[in-house]
Amino acid sequence: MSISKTYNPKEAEDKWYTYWMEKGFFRSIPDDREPYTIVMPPPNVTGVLHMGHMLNNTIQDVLIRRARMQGKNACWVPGTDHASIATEAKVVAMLKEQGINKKDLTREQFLEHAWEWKEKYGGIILKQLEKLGASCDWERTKFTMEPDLSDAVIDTFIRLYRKGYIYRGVRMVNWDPQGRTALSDEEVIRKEVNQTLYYVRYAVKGTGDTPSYLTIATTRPETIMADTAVCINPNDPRYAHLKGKTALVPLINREIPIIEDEYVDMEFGTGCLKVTPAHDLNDYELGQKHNLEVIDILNDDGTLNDKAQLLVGEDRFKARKSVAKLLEEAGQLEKTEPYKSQVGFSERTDAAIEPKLSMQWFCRMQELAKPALDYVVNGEVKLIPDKFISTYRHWMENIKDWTISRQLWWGQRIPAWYNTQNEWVVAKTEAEARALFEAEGKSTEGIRQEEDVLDTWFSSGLWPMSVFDGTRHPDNADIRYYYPTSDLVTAPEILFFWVARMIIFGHEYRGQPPFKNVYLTGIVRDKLGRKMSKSLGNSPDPIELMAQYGTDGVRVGMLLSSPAGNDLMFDVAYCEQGRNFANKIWNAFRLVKGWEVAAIPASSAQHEAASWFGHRFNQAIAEIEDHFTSYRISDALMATYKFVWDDFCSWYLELVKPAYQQPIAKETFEATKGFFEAVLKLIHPFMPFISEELWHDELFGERSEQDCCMIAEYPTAGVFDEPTLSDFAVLQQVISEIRNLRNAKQISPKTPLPLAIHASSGIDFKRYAESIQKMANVSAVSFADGKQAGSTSFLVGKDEFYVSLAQSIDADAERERITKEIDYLNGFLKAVNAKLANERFVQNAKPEIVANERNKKADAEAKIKRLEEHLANL
RNA sequence: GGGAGCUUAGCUCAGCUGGUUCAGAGCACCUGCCUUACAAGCAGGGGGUCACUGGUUCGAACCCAGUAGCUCCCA
Repeated sequence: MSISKTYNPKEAEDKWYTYWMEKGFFRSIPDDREPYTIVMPPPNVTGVLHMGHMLNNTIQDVLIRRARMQGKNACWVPGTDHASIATEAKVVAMLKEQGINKKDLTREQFLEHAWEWKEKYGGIILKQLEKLGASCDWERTKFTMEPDLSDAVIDTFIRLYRKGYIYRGVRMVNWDPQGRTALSDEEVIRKEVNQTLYYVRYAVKGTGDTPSYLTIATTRPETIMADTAVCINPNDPRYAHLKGKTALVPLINREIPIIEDEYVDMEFGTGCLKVTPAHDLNDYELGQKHNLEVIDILNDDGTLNDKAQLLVGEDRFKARKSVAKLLEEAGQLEKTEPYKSQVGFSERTDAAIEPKLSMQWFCRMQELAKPALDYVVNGEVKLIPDKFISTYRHWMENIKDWTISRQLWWGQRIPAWYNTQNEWVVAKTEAEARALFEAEGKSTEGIRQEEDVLDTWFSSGLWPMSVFDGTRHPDNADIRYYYPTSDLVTAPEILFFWVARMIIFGHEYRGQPPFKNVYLTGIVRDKLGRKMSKSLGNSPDPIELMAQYGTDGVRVGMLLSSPAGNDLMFDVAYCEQGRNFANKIWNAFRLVKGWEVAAIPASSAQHEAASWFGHRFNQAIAEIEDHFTSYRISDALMATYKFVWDDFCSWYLELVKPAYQQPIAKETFEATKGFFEAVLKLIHPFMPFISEELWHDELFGERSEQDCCMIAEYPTAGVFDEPTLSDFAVLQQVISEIRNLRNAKQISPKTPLPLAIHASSGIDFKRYAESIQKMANVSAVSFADGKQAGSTSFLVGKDEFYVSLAQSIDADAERERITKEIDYLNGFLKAVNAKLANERFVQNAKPEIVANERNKKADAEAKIKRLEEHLANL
């Protein structure tokens, strides 16, 4: 081992990751141990590692490593998601660069390119996860579009179809004109957009000779050609005269009815609404109610079609301006005003969503959602933090049918088959489809498969089962052993997209939810609280961060400030803190490694330190355990951090450290090595690399090939003795007081000072005399019974301590200090006395609380008495 | 418009069933130290009207109501 002053993570990282892989430590096969399973939320194949992945996978790795060390059969299944629309968009763009237009390719040719792309780039993110130390069972790596997983998807479609959950119909869907596909509601992101409200005049017919018109406010003038009615509120006196009349659509002069419906908001705009059933969801519903014609004037790509009669072929946004101009020229544009409103955008392509009527496949959700809601409500699936339960409930209780078809090629093609009459059947293969047609007495002529593929979430919903092939072979050893999995770590944004659907599918197939706990991480933001994004350029590259601060440092940095469900205000300062922590451990190790061992007895300080630290260790493990049990991972880390830095380094090691060039007692050395080894195990889940690196140092002797920190037994809390711990806490206070004194009086730490103790608490300070001398640079400890003239004094608990300073003491300053303390205690005493004098308190409060107040009173009084004596002695 | 949540030190956050000296932690800050493990460090220190206003209670950061500000989700 090098004796470099700072820890150098680079070589350790590559070395140990490779070693673990070679030894097969990440591999999991069912056996008779308790399983602990996590399925990784599969990143998109298009993805590159970003800070969100970093956080998410670090948490998973901490959980899985700890479980593994606890002797569980830990299985972390990695994989990637085919991400239909994102990947297809990427491949289309790539082809375009090569001068290839998707339109010129057959489905098969396109898919060939797509697979080629996937093989080339699809594994990047998994490779990056290795840098992070992810201890996944890579032999189990899955991809949502590989044959068996696709098979599971198709089977599920057929299964749900046969059960009546899947249907086909014309509905208003969210249309992405750029991706040219339907999207589910969850894939639409609403944003506030500055728009223009156009006030458009429609001529009214049948008002006699006087030409009359009504004015309608709209943000979408380009859709007027698709209007099939004008609607007014029947209670609106302003428009009573319009009842039963008709209006003319501007520019094209098509006659449309004026209908009445209370749906119309009289306050908004002019109180007149244009009804465009083909291009607005609410208008569509209105149209259904009033039996209106539906005129769809848009092509799939968002350009106007010939039904528009005008501007055919022009893009909707360009057409908006053109129509406005035409209206103006025709004198039918009354005015315009700025207006803010919510507009939907495609999550993947960021194109403005066009509500569009189209034939799609849907999954009926209400019935399926019921058990999935119950699991969460009754706690069989725990959401962490539980504040998400109400959000989940709200969504599940108001769930709508799910649009599952996508007009894309990259994905699982819907197993529906059509004949030339457009009749259809659902079947896995063409042969089965033919048989079904024939059985129904229908023609099989021109049989062809549905062009659409299934929504990606349909396949990721099966993920916790399909990775174990659990839908196709529900009794296979893997699924029986690993399902339900233990913990799922994911982001709240996809609670519905993904988590809910996994629970739904899990219940459907196995009557059991797919996991027991769902740990919801926050969003990684920059320190100003902004979401990290490419356009802002505020997202650091995790790979570079790891190179700079070391993987362990970055892992610690990520976790330090990320309680579950809270957004993380990321700042590289946290990584720096993580790096410094690694360095601290490194240097503690250098200290121990440098010791020369001799056959000498342990000193008193060494003896007391080892005794205390053993108890403290057990206490710390219990604390950390408690944090982990409640999934307070950042707290578990902080407890570990403080335990290692403060208790181990600042107290234990300083106490046992031999004087310069002096040897250490073998007994103490061995104890220290044991503690150090346990510390390495404790930090391993958080800091896998440095712990493994040090584990193999020759200090610990020969290790067998299999003897790694990674698979060592995680420490468990033994009993700890409270009195030992509380006595030591007093000792620590005494030492701090003396150091403080020195600091306040500007006395060099090198100047030894004598200490006299007047103990009345019963603590045996003789035991600690040497420890105090060593830690506070005290020349001699004596025991007295009060009155140490010429000394400065302080109290710790009931015990009095006198330090005789080399310089003469400043009596006035001492008097002031002590008086201040007495004043404080008197104030405190007053409050306590007030409580005790209050009859209702004594009567109502719990007896132990009252007793406690009496103790506080007695303590304060005793302290005051002693301080007054000190004052008198000055 | 409907739903959920947040507001505690300069920053990021803890604070379980109201009851010790309960106002905490880490970082940052200030002071003094190159003490031969570590200046990526050591020792010490300062810092908050617990958003605001009322209420309940013997007692409120904690429970209730209202106000203000912020965030997220759904429409």
